Amino acid sequence: MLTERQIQVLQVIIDEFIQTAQPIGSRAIAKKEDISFSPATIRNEMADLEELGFIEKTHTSSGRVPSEKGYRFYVDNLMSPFRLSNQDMGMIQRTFEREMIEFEKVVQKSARVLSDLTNYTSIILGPEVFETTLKQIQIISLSEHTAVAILVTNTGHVEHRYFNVPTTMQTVDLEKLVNILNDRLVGVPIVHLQQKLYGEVAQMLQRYSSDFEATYAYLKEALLEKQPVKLYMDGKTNIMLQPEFHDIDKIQSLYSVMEKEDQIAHLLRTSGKGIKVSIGQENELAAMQDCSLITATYSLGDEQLGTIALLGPTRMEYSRVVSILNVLSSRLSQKFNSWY
Amino acid sequence: MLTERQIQVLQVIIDEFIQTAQPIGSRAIAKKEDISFSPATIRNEMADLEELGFIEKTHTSSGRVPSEKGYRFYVDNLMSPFRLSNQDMGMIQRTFEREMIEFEKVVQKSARVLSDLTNYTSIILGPEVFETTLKQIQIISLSEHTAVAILVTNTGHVEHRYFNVPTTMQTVDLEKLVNILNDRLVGVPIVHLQQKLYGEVAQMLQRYSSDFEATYAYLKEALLEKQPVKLYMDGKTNIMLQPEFHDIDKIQSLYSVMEKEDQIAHLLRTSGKGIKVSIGQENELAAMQDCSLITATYSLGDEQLGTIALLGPTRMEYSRVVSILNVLSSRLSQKFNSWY
DNA sequence: ATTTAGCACTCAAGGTTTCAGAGTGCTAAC
DNA sequence: GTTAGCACTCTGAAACCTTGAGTGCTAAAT
Repeated sequence: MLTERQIQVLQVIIDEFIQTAQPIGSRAIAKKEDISFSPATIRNEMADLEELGFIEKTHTSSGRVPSEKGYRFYVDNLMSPFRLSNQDMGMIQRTFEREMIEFEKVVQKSARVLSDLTNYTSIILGPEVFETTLKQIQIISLSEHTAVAILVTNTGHVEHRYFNVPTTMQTVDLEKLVNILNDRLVGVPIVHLQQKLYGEVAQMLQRYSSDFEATYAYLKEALLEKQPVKLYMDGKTNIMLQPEFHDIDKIQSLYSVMEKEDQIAHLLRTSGKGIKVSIGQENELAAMQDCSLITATYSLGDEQLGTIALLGPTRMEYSRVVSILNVLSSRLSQKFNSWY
Repeated sequence: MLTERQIQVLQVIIDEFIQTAQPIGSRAIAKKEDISFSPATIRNEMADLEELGFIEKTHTSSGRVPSEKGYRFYVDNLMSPFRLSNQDMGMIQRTFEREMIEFEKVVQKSARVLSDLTNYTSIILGPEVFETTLKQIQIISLSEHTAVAILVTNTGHVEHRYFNVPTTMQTVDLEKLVNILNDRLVGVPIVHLQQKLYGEVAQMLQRYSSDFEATYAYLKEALLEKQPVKLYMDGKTNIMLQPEFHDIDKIQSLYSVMEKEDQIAHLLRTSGKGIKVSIGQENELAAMQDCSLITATYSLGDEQLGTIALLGPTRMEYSRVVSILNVLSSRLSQKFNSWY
């Protein structure tokens, strides 16, 4: 649908604009090596490209700037696989070669390297292992009427929840409760914990004292409390380096949306497998509609664990960013696969 | 050293400037209710105040603006105790009346209410209880060569650390190790943990197999790893609402410094007891020298637990902020005293 | 039938000028 | 000591040029 030459012109405009953030004129394009037409010819092509919606003018007599449709075409059809520099690969390499046995650290460092390499803002949705099962539950009484339950999963994840305990509940009874829970719940997939808590175990505990029941009620509530999603961001200030964000209002609204972690988490969680690019208006969140968001997923075997993403201006180094995300997501997958 | 009338004029200038962020002229001052002199007289007084360094002009024929010295004088001598509105008190009240048994939540909500009430950025340094003792230690083996140690303190704080284990180490031995550690370490103040780990216990364990020693070495390392300070911030975007920060560069440098949590934590930790106001250049961190930082401490009995702070422009509503911090720090202290 | 040179036209950005308004400092009168 | 009056200063906005980059169109060249 586009002629070879139109594509060539579009490519130059996009490549150049990504570098300079300045509108590109016909003369500038004509000077490019692999372009062998006069500015006038290029102007004709540009007029067509504009009519088709791939490029825009910032004002009547300005050079051209890629439109979102233009970027979309670029990402879908024109993007050449980017060969990362040795330096970039080295930085990623070094992130993973240090012995780390905590996923938090791995993810944090990944976020850091992502934002350092790209000068955009990196966002990582921490791993959610759906096959996770409960490995052990432990209850420690803190005061007369409070206690803390500690859960350890087979993936080594540790969580704790505070809950109330009737003052009449004895420490021995608490231990008994723990034993029962361990008996019944160890090995249960976390996703099934809820039904287990309400079914079998609840029934069984009714045989004991009312204190048992009350304690169990508190505990159940604490355990079911939705655990906050783990979102790791880095390079938040990088956005301000971009010339298109030299405007306080844009920054303000963008920062506000970044504080809404649950929205971001939802966005990343529903991003689907593999690399996905959302350009400008394609983004659901209004505050992000001047940005592009590129997401990639990492996984354990076949199961998708989490998402890594980069947020930057629509004028983004798409091909480089995609390469980086590709490399990093597979490195992350490797790491997790080596553990579980 | 300042005459009554000079003080009056200074007060009006500061009060007015805090509200409007605009330079104040002699005419505007003369119009104020409790001022009964002509603009000309006021101009004379202002010339004196300027010579003394309490106020400044933004240009030759502009109105006056308070200098940092002026704010300092205001904070030290002029500030009247601010009576918080019922609405404000209500918001604070509501923050604390909900039943909460996790200090994280309490602190998070406090940070939120602080920034909501003031439209500045709130920073809270989480409680560090120095009398904290170890209540229980638990080790759970995760794989052939890794395990996680879970520490619970008498204050109900839970931490966990991952560490390596020699593959030849048996699970039974691990349990033995846990028993020994619990025997020796329970009740030990966290601050003395380090010496205990190196002294007594280390010696004792030498009697056992080399696996024991190796495991212990890994564990020790993991336990001593400095736990990151807990810093809670809220209302980071509020800064952008202030007209004096309608400048990207300032915001950028301020945000960058806010990301350096250890520096901020150090700043707050060394802020000393009670309310402290640092105005502009008085701040150590260069990026904060357009800001004022007001800190207050909360405590458990006599012992200082942590710090709450507000960061805003030097043109800050000092008296209101001080009142809010006063109320909130005592409410926080109350809460913690009711627990421990 | 393309491609290109030429040319008139447009617009943004930056510099100058002008003007009004707010505010000052000084002087002289009260 | 206080105040009215006045000349002076400076900012900020508006109006106006000027320049340069870039366009679209037309007509000639290929």
